[in-house]
Amino acid sequence: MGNQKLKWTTEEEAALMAGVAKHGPGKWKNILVDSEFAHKLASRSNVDLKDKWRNMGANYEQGSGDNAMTPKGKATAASAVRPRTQTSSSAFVSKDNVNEKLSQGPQTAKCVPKYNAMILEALSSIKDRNGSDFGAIMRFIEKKYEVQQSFRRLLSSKLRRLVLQGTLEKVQKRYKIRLAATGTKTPTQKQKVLIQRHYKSLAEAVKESERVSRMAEDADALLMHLKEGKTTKDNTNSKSSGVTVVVAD
DNA sequence: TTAGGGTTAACT
DNA sequence: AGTTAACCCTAA
Repeated sequence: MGNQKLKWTTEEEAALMAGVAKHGPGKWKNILVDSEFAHKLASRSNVDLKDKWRNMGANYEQGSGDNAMTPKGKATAASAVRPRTQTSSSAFVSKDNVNEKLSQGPQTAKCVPKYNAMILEALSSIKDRNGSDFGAIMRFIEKKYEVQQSFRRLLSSKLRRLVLQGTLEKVQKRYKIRLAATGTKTPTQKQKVLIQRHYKSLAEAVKESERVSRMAEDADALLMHLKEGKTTKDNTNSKSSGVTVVVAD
């Protein structure tokens, strides 16, 4: 009777990510005690943090559309992601080596970080004064790891959610996440609003529950178009539900 | 305290 | 029905 599922808020997610960025993964108790996060994670236990972090790292599963039969049941992120020849272009220098911990030393298939860790790694590595953006983060990860198409989709999907919710920006104010590249034209801030608006209109237009998953597809396609005139061929199916968006304000 | 396996509530 | 996400259990 008293066991209700307490869903994580974006503030909590942001606090957790920030905590991991600062103390490193596995230091749940430290994060919980850190006065910087204590308040926001007041209703969570160290075990909760561990579980949440694990969930946010979502292993790649489902083998739809892929040629090789996917050993369902025990496929891990390592199945879809493989470390690239370490060219460690880390221009990133931190006092502690928390960043190192995120990308676990010797790159054995087993040590490939999950997407949440990859994103944090990208955030701390990209030292663009203009801030990092969706594409930059994706590029960073794809450059460092050999990402399979299937995982790429999951990754972009998860990243997009974090960006749209503004979670990443809450992690650290120094992380200025933008949805599009520094195009001389494309108004980045407006795009964000636009896409959020896009989500909203779709949510209201259709009132079923399966269209939610479709919204991601649409927003994805939309994002690609706004990002650059030409789409980065991501093939696959993007069943556009015929939504027209005008870039204006 | 943490990591990892296991369970169950809640989605789609 | 299949998949997530929040929670629980326990060895080390």
